Amino acid sequence: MVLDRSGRLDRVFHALAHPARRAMLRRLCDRERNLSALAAPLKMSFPAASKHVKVLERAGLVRRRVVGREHICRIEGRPLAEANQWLEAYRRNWERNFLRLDALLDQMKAEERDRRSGQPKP
Amino acid sequence: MVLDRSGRLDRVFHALAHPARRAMLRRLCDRERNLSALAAPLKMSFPAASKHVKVLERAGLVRRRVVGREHICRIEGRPLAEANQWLEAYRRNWERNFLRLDALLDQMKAEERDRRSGQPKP
DNA sequence: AAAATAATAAACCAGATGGTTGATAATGGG
DNA sequence: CCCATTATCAACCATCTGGTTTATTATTTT
Repeated sequence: MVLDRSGRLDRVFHALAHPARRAMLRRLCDRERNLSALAAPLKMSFPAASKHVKVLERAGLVRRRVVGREHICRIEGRPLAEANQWLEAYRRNWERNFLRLDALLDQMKAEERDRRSGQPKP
Repeated sequence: MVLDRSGRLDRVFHALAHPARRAMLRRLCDRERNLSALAAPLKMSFPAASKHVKVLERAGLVRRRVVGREHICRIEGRPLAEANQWLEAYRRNWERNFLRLDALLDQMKAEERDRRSGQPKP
């Protein structure tokens, strides 16, 4: 099986794929906020914003605690760090390999150049 | 407006949110591959795999060139690096702020402990 | 010329996503 | 006690997603 089983990563990337949810995360970076505060700047209904928060929760990116009638949300670091590591790993991997490929191509071009100048053919 | 307009980021994260597409990216890290090679290890029909490649292309994560009847795909670094940077920035931001919050909480707890041992109350 | 290979296109489908409205429940402040 | 605030739930809707199957096109291979 080549598919990785981590539904966690699925949910994290899916959660990050919507601008409203990224906006929420961004505004959770500096402090905790309740749902109203998170929903206010978004031009959508409150229930819609509430659903977005649920998506962030299911991804583990946000934790909520209920204080009286307010639901206070806090950003959760671990999954974001995991996604970050995944990206980092693949970026490094691909960079390393394609740098090697580029070096190989340069080498091949140089060889062909040499070969042509030695005995040119149609 | 709090929403960021970058549909690019939307598409990148959405592309990363499916295990089949991540598997494809992973196998593109070491070398270019044509669609058949990409589709082979996935337990789905060829057209389905082809659609996944299109999603990766629309996100700019993969570039394709046609050679004869083969469509050869190559991983594209820039968008992956952009997504990486986005994550990095927010991770650092939130870490910085919540480290400060934790320090504040420790301070508050210490203060309360001192206050209680000074004059305990019900 | 015929057959096999690599890929797209089109039609279709079930289920998820992203949004709305309207009703309901719990809490806090006068 | 009343009322505004905070939030959920349920129903509904349009569109997107992820998959299928069948048919078609273009290129190699034999």
